[in-house]
Amino acid sequence: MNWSPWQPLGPSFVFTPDLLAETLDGGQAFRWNFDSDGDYWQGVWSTHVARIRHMDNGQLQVATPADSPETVQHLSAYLGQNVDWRAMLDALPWRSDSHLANCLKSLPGLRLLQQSFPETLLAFLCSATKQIPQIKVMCQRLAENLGSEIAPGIQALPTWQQVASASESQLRSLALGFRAKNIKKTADQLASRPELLAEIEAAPYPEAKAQLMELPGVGEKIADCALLFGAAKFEAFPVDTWIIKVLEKRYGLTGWTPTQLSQFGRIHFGPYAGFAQQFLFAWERRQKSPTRA
DNA sequence: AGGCAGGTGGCCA
DNA sequence: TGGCCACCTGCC
Repeated sequence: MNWSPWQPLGPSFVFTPDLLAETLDGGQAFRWNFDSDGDYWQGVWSTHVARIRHMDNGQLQVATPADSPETVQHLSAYLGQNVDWRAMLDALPWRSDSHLANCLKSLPGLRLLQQSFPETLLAFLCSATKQIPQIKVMCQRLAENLGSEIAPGIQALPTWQQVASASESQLRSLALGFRAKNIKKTADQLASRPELLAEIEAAPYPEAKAQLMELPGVGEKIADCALLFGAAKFEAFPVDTWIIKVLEKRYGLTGWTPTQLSQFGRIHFGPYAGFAQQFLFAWERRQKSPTRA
């Protein structure tokens, strides 16, 4: 494929290599890969593909397929250019929560990607009891086998309609394992109600979450991930094993159920609880594996 | 070599 | 409600 020349993405995007890795490949999205020869990230989201690298001054450069210059604008939106992260940070309770303050300080500039709701739901339906590298394999195989080609040799994640066209055994052959059954059932439901996801996305958080959880395989955690990462509902507070560890160890909440922890998160961290969650999650995860590409 | 991983749903008291 | 367990698959 022909790629455009590298061009600056603008002064509002300042990243260290570490921060860029955490943002693109830290568990929000699963379709970004680092090319160590070219020293850039290449990723696919919605129907777009791009490459990102950082300059010495911390600003980013982007390359797009030569025939898709509009990708730059889509990328800016995807990276949250239109979100007031500074105001959200300031509204978090770091003044009275020293652990949160440490987490914020350890990864300044961390953002939430602004992803498509349907594909975020699909990716997180793959995530149950899987680690990031394996979730990426599942997404890649879904795209290769069921998704539309958006550039030579590059496929988007399948739409739910496309997922519904596959059989459960086909989905199992894509390494989805026991998740295939629920993904197939959810795909069938969504295919029969094409407007449902848009309605959920437009609903307030509590209603949206309740409706999502009626889909097979969608419990509290996956619903919160889809709403936080795919629908910009920043009060969603996904509680996974990492967050359980943090809240036990640093907040003394031993013996709490995930539902209780999720409620605690929204009360303690406020309307942008999910933003705080991302810092806590990154911090805890990095305690275990401090070095990343 | 076996347990365990960014969960969920079903079954039992 | 609350606890326990099966469930695919791959990696330590």
